[in-house]
Amino acid sequence: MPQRRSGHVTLLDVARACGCSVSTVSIVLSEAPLSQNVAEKTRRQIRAMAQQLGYHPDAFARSLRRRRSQTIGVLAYDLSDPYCIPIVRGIQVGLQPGSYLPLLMDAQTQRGLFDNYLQMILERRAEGVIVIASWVFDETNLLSDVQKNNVPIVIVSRDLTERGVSSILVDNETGGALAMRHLQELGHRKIAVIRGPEEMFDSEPRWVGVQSAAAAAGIQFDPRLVFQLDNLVDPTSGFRGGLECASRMLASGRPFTAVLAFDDLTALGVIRGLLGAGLRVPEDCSVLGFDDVLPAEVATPGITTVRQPLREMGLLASEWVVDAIEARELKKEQKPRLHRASPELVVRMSSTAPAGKKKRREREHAEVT
Amino acid sequence: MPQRRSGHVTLLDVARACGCSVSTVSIVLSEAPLSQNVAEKTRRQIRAMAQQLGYHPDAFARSLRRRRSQTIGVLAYDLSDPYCIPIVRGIQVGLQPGSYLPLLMDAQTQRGLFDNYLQMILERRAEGVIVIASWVFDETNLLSDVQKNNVPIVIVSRDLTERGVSSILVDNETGGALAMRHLQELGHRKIAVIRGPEEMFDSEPRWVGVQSAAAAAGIQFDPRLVFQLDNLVDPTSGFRGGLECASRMLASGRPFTAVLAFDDLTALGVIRGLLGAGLRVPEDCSVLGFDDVLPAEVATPGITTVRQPLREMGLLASEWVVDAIEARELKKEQKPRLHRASPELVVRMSSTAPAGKKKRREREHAEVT
DNA sequence: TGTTGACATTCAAACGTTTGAATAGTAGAA
DNA sequence: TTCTACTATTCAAACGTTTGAATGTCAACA
Repeated sequence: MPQRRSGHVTLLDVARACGCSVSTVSIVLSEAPLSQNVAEKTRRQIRAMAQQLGYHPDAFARSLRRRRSQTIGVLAYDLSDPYCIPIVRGIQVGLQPGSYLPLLMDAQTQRGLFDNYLQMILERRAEGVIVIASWVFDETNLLSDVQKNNVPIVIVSRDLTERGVSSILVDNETGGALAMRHLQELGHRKIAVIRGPEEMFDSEPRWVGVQSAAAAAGIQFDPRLVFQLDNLVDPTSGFRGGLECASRMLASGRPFTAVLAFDDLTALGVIRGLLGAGLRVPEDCSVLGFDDVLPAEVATPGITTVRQPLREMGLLASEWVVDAIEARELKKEQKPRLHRASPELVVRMSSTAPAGKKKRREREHAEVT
Repeated sequence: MPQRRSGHVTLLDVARACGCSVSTVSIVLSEAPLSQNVAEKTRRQIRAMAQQLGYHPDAFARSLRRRRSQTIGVLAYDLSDPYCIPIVRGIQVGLQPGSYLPLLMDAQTQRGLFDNYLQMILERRAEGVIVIASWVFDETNLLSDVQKNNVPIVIVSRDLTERGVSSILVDNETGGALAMRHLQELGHRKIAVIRGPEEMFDSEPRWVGVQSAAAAAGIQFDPRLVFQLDNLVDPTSGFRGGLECASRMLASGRPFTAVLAFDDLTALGVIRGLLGAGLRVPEDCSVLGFDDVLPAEVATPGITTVRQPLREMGLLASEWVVDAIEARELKKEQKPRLHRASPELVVRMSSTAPAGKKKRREREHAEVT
């Protein structure tokens, strides 16, 4: 039994047990080029002994010496938002072959945590950083600290190219237009809209897309049927916001046959609100979401939504960040890249053609009940 | 501008810029006890210079020297399962004050990945490990490698105390009984059941609880209305399984007024199936879930479910693992602990009293339509 | 016998930090 | 003066690896 100073088995332990030097053991176990010179017998012995003792190389010592951490920091604004999960999954899948380890951190929608974790990512010498952004994330901090340390960044869900950061996000404008056009093609003309919170970067372009598609179809929005969500504090606040907007819509007394919600959780809230008032979805009112997250898929009716290719976006982010690391190694200057992922309309059960005036009267009746 | 060998600013850089030794800088910046002896002026100068140069201590060097990684490995079987998220959140919250960093890994329901990540956790010298278990996780490997290295483990969602591992899980038997009793109190007597997959550890005790509560109420299950899910490959397979079971239920032609599903995703699948056949939930058929995950909360009707206090379980796991680390430090022997968390019935909208025979005829009519 | 080369192994320095021990410098007390 | 005590700072070793250079061994060739 080797004498262990720390709790872990080290190269020295293995070396002593084999009667050879630390160097030899290191060379064999890390399969360095020199290991071809080591006698087959020795190699086998060393490997067997390492296995037997339960040796695991110390990543700290190794990284310190090699000056490579083999780590990519992944900083998500809130892991409890189902939106983040497919992105994270894509990143993991993309990082696997390159043998980079994702260092996954969850800022829990708290700006303070976000900054702390960013520090930690730097301290752990991540070779690159991927940020899944939302309003929580403060660009000034990011730029000053991470870029000062010459660590490549890719940001997902926000365009920060003008600040020199490679960015991947869905084409919100096209997405908004896609949703609007779907409703228009179904024959809806009286449409309520729930815009995203002011501080979310997606809100504005999505609204622009909706408006331009509406204009192209000659549809005008009733300003009393255009709502805006409050700032989000957690993933369920979108749901609560949608629920509240639904009741305000109904209370307004204005006619509408469809609701264009900011995202899927909002749409689910709207549906709860409408159903609670006795309306049927989609027969009395169509409801559209955005993103295509898990709850939208498994709810019934399934939410018709504009899908973001989240997994693919994460995959791309991981590829970009690895590229950037390699480029830095070769001292190549790289300029920030931008990818606008194409959204895709996913038609499920929450949208259908409007029922016409006859139905609307029924709805007004139901409201009273 | 200091000469940097690696891309990062080191203590040496700061020391040179301040005209003092590396030791002094280290002492000041890490706020070691000795720093009280350092002149206020020097301290200020060093701190300012560190800030200006963007110095971040190298976690590798520090951990190597201090022989503490300040890291807890957290290995989740699948982060895309909404079940994992609150647990992870609880762990994070619990770890924060102790300044441990969770090293979060996602096994993506792949046993190979699970083992790889476990190796990595050991290589990164995590001081403790929390495993969020499912069938993916293979105990033999876990025990041999992690325990050999004397790293404390806590496992969530499975009882492994008899193997010497502290375990935290919900009291499945009570939970199952809770669900059953709720249906019984509502007046249901013809109940379909969907049991969990064979390889899931929760399935059996949950079923035992259901059966004993049913027996106590004098309710017998129609064997043709007892189903079993196939093995899960991803979080949506529960949904698909529920959907399929629903159609088999209806096809069986046997009467039932309620469905006891294995978990929430299964329940959502059942609802989709029933609604698709023209039944109404809960008017024609009540549906119960288990776990209380996000999609169950935001779907309409909201799923009546047996809530697992996931966040609290994660919190407790983090406390236990930190305890165990401290105990190990003091050479105190610790025996494995067990906590059975109390489940809680959450009544939402998917359950109500059965409609009686009149309604059942309607249902049979709807089936034909 | 000496030189060459291939093979098998080891030396020793380095990565960036921490920290017990050592070194100066200063001031008050004996 | 000398001793003690304190303040302010530095030395140097260590953490566990990796790796370029060095060492030693052996056989074969000139």
